[in-house]
This record gives sequence, structure tokens and C-alpha cells, in this order.
Amino acid sequence: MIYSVIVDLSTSDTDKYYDYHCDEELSLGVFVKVPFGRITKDGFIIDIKEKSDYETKEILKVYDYEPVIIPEMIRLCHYLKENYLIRYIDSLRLCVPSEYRNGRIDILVKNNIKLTMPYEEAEHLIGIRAKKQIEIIEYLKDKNDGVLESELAKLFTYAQINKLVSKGILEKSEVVHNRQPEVANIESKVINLTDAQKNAIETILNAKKTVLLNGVTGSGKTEIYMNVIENILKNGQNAIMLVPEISLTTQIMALFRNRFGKQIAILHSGLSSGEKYDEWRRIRSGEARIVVGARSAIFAPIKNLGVIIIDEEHDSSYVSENNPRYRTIEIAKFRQKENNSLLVLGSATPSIDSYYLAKNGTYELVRLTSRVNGMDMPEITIKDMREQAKLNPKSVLSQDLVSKIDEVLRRKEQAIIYINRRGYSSFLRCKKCGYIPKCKNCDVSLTYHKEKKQLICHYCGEKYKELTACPVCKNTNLKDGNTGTERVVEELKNLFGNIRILRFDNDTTQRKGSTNKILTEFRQNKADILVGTQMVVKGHDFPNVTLVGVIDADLALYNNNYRCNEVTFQQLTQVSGRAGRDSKKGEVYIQTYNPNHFIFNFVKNYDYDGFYDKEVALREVTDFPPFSLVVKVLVVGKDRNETSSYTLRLYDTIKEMKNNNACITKIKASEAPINRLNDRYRYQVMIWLPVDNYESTLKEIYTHVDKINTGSISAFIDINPINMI
DNA sequence: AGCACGCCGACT
DNA sequence: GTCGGCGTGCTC
Repeated sequence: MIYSVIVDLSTSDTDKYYDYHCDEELSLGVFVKVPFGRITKDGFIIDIKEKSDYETKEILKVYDYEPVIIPEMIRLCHYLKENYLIRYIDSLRLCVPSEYRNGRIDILVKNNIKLTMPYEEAEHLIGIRAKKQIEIIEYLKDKNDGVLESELAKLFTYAQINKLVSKGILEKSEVVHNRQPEVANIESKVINLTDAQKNAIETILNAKKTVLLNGVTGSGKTEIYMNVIENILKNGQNAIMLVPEISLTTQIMALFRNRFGKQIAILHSGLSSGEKYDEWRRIRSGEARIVVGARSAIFAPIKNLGVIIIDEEHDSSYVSENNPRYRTIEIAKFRQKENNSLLVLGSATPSIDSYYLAKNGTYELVRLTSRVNGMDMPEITIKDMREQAKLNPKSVLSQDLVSKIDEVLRRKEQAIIYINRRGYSSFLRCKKCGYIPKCKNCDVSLTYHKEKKQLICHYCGEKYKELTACPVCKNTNLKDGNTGTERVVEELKNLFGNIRILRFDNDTTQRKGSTNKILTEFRQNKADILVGTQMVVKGHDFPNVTLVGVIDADLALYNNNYRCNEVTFQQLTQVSGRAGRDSKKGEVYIQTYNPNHFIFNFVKNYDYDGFYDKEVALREVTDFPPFSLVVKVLVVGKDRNETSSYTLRLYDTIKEMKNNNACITKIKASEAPINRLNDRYRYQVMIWLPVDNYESTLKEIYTHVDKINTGSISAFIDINPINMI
């Protein structure tokens, strides 16, 4: 037989079938080693045929006779290649744990000990004086599968164990040991489903199309997911459940592990390579029937899918930023079609795109309007900071927020302060000459990190010594810019003295496990206030939090991105949802210098629909999604002139296309918002396409863009970009 | 990726 | 004349 192999090499000219032969019979999706030119390469079998047009070489080695790629994923590879020009190998790589592909990980074999005969029989063979030996066999009496030698050796000595082995009473054998990720212990509450939850479950299970589950924060979506999955399992089918990122996963994992035990497998970047590989193998073998994981878990080798759930579907982490750029919901829809399975998108604040599809009937909409604890949504106050600026310009926190915090501390409850900027302050400015320190690699100003005594570029990570005086005019009077997390913590400490504050941002979560540590400490009431960036927004459940404060809530509104209203609305609503999740009423304080922006009224009243109507009307007049498909092509290069001329040439080519083809509605070429990043110049071409029948035009755009990728210039395509930098 | 082929400049 | 620079092309 002839086996077509995709070699493990990510270049556009090697991304095609290479035919090899092999005497053994192999399956589709098997991982092999093949000769490739003068070298050898690993590869995946993705086609099997009778004969080849080439003179084939022989497959050198079969790493694993069990396929690593299931047929459904091979079909997915074709689909992604066809529609998004994603290389086969880039898709295939997503389907297999990287450490395994690199040959750096193997199964872990351990010694297992078990009785070779019934306990009573064994007892007769041991002298009464050998007390320890009796104890061993007693310990093993009702353990039919035996126990790991390493476990047994914690209670007894190897000498005692080996004695019994040599007598033939115990048997030592090698077993594959599955490394399992540890999961926090969460006490499971007995939950009585509300009528709303029961209805939601019913609707989902009978749905004929994708379901958008729109439930306010705290409306018990997780419980619905678990019930749906339970039903699917009973049906003999399997499930994938996706959650945004590790922060939230730990809690959800605990709930799921509690409920489903060994039937779940966990996949996310926080696992060790051994754990990841073993969980992946448990999925492949069918032992694990539910995959709970982050974005890439959508590629898990799970067969017979009955349901795919994407929790917090609006979350930006579902769009992959690096190669290959894929959108998780797209992949989920492919698998939904392949398996004829259910697809559930859950969110308290759905993306405008999803809600639009729910409203026009493409999705089925299920709504949950109240919290399971029966509490009202926390009351939201919008605080105009312009008054405060006159009163006390030095202070970051308004007088009202300070007294609210004070009350919370007195009541021994907790508060979350959300500020979407890390570091101490966004920039320093010389009060005399106006000098602002900039990064040498990027066109951006630096952020002051007081704790590290550094100025840091938040885009390329370059660090500089802190400034004590202006390097231009030597003036020592430097002015802080906009507030960051460090400064909020400092101010809180000055105001309240001896309270316990945890800072939760990129800087405090660098070390592995620190995210979990901070969240656990806060949940266990070991701190009074959690100050953090976006990370505090996501679905955490802290029962004792009754106050949420937001500082500079309008920050993201000036991002010059068509999605900035949407993102701000989502973040403010989500973070508000952290308050009052248990039996105590919550309160929210949102500080802004722009209180008249239309968004705040909708946030205050939890009026998602009102916000949606307004925003969707805006999108319609400005031709943005969901009314158009916006394609952003980013052109990056070391030389400014070369990069801009490539961009202009691309613009001309697309213009030419537009002249011949009515499918393009608008084109715009410009500098990227950050013109220089990491010492590379950046330009962009924005192309507007209609939402129907754009496929062939898009493909043509892809091929033109592909041609730009030369040695010195690279180009990236982003569809409906979330990130405009 | 890794290696050969091939076509121009400066050398024992 | 030839050694070697690295741009281009190929690997079933």
C-alpha cells in the first residue's frame, strides 16, 4: 500500500502529500518517520492508496500503530486548508500534544502489585510470626486490581514486599500509569434546579440548531452544562466543554471532576507535558468521555460527539492570535456538522455577532434572566470623576468608593477593584519640557513599574531604568500618567493601612501556579481586596465579595476599534457579576471621566438588549460586522519604505480586484495604529466584504497576501479583527 | 529544515 | 583560472 504523508515541516512549499510505501498495514492518522531528501522527518499519514505517481521510499518507523489523528480531524484539515489556507501541518500539529510530537514524552510505566491467590489461601502460606507480611496481604485483600508498588512502599518496606513476591504470593507487573492533573477540592452543594434551568436543559437537548444560552451572571449556566452532558453520556455519546482560560478552569474543573470523576479529561496549557499526554491518550482510547479545556481542546481526538459547549463564548481567548489563526466557534461548527451534535454557546454578554444570529433565527435563543440565589443583580453606580478631579486631583479613588470599601472592610466582606492597566502609571511626562520616555523598538510610550523600579514597554517587553530626572532638560519634576494596578494598591494601603491586598495582573502571575494561589487565597478570605486587570473579570465565583469598584472604566472606549463598545460593555457587566453571588447583596461602583457615553446607562440597568440595539444600529451604518466581513491584512517588515511599498502594491491589486469584481465594498490602506513594533514597521490594508458569497473573493485575497510573504516582509490576515494594533 | 546546484566577485 | 558567497529549488 502507498501512504500519503504530511511531513512535520511548516513551510508552504512542503505542505503537500508525499507518498511512501510500507510492508505493514497501517491506518489513517498514524504518526511515522520517513526519509525526506537527505534528511528524515516525522509525518502523519493522511491518505492511503493503491499506487503513486512517484517512485516511493519506504516508511522508516511507525511511532504508534494507534492513529494520532482521527478521520474527522483529517477532514477538518482539508476544510481549513480549503477555506483559510491553513497548512495541513499546522492543523495537524494542533491535534497532537506538542511534547509528544517532539518525542520528548512517553508513557509512564510503574510496578503494580497484586495477590496471585485468594486471601485465605495466601494466609496459610505465611508463618504467623511474619506479621508485616500478613498486614500486606490484608491490605491487598479486596483490591482486585492491585496497587502501585510505590504506594505500597509508603506503608511497608521493599524487603517485605519482595519476600512475598519471591514466595509467589504477590505478583509484580508493569502497568501504564496515567498522570492526572490535580484539581482543587470543592465541596459539592446539593442543587435543586430552578424551573428556568430545567427549561433551558430541555430546550438544549431538543434543539435542531446552535443554541445561544444567554443567562445573567450567576444564573447557574454551569449546572445546565453539566446536566446536558449527563444526558448526552446516557445516550452513549461524548462531550467537549470549552472554557476561556486557566483562571476560570480550575474552578469549573473541580466541579466537573466532582460530578463526572474519571470520565473527564482536562486539557489546557497549565498542565505538565506528562499530564497533557496522558489526558490526551485517555481521550483517544475512549476512557475519558468529556473533554474540559481551553481553546485548543476543540481539536481533541474524541469520537461520537453529542455536544460541544463553549462557555463565555464572547471571550477573546477563543480566537487564536498566533499561527495558525483560527476561530474556535468555526471549528466547533465544523465538528457539530460532522457529528450532527448539539452546539451550545453560553454567555451573560454574548458577542454582537452571536446575538445577531440568535435574533435572526440562525441560532436558537435561550434566556435566563434571574440569579439562582434569587438575589437581585448588584446595584451599579456610575461615578463622574470630573468632579473628583477638581476636589482632589491626586486621588485615584473617589470619596464614595473609599467609604464603600470602608463599609465592606468593617463587615468583614471582600471587594474587587478592576483597573485595566498594569504597572504603576501609564507614562511619565516631564513637567518642564513635556518629554515622554518611549520604547526604542516600538512607537509607544513606556509604563512605569514602581515595584521593579523600571520603565517597561508593554508591547515588546523591553525594560529600562526608572527615571529620576528628565534626560533632556534634567528637570526632576516628573508627572505620572494614568493609573495602573500598582498605584491603586499603594493608595489603598495609604488609606486603610493594615489590610490585606492581593494584586492580580500579568506581573504577579508569571510564575507557574501563582494564578491559582492568588485566587485560592482570595476565596479563602485570606485577603480583603483583590486589585487586578482583565483577569478579575472572568467567571470567578467568590461568595464573600459584595463590592466591585472599576477605575477608569472608559479606558477601552478610545481604542479606535469597532468592537470597543462591545468589549467595554462585556467587561463592565462581567465584573459587576462578581459581586453578591452568595446570600449577601452586592454593589458596584464604576468610575469614569466620560459618564455621558451611551454605554454606561445600559451597563447600569443590565440592559443587554438596549445596548445591543444601539450598537447593532451603529455597526450597520458604519458597515462593520455583523453587516460586513472585515479583512485586515497586516504587512510587517524591517525596512519602512519596502514595507509601505509592498502595502501599496497589495492595495492596488485589491483595488484591481474590486474593479473586476463587485464583491468588495471598500478598501483602505494605512499605517497600523502602532506603526513600529519590535523594530518592525507595520502597515495595513482593510477590506470590506459582504457577509454572503464572499468565499471566492476571500480566497483570492489570501493568495495575493501569500505572495507578499517573502524573506523580508511578512503579511498576516485577520478576519473581523479583535485586535487592531 | 537541510542540502545541492548555480552563477558572480576576490584570491593562493 | 578556482574558491566560496548565499539566492533558488527540491525533497515522495
